[in-house]
Amino acid sequence: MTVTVPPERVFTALADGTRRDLLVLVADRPSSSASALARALPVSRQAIVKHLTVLSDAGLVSSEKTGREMCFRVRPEQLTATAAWMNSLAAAWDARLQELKARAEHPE
Amino acid sequence: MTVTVPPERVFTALADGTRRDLLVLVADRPSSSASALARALPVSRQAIVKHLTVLSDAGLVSSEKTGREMCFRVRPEQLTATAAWMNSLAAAWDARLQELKARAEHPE
DNA sequence: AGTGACTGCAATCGCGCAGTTGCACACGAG
DNA sequence: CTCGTGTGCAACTGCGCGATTGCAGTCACT
Repeated sequence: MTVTVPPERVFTALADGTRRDLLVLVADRPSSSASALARALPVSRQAIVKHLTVLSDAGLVSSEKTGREMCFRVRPEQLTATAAWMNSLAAAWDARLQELKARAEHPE
Repeated sequence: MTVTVPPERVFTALADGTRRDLLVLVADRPSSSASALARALPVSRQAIVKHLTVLSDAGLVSSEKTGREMCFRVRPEQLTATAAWMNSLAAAWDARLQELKARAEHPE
């Protein structure tokens, strides 16, 4: 079930300020429609929809159709997955740096 | 020591593809100059410099002047710091979701 | 049935950013 | 000293993206 989204998607989604605000807003009020979110933010509804599409592609929110409305909910899993990816990358870099440092101090 | 850089900086830095490539390149070859990196990537030196500035603002690389050249090195700490930030945010959202779910099933 | 509200698609505009080019300066090597 | 190489600053361009507007479709509610 763990839909592995490329981390770049998550970064691009999280890079935009309006998207981060939107994400917090969705986290506060789950199952909120696009129009409802548009009323809470100083942007048009279409802008909200576009941002929600990006967030959905990044796996950060999930959309669910209840009746006539599209309800959105936050999805923390992708956040933790990307965090784990970052941690492993940082660990790899750190290991390489340590190795270089050791080699510099004790050359062969 | 933990230079707390706003997470948005890190996200914007990591969102660009060229910047990610550059980051990997710097991680591979520590203490590499801007011109050396420009030769390894299909972009001009100035573009590299701009990207390195962004990465430096995000705390992902550190610059050090050795003689005439500016040498760059990766800096994994900021990566782990941002990962921790993401984890805490995900935990907060998850807690809220759990609470809502519990309230829905056992409505007081 | 008719009205109001929410949605989706398409065209358009404006701005910010990636990337380039050119030039002046600094420093190391010959 | 001179030449080559690396750097920094500034202006310019092209394009992608955020945002808006307009229109048509659909569903709930009275």
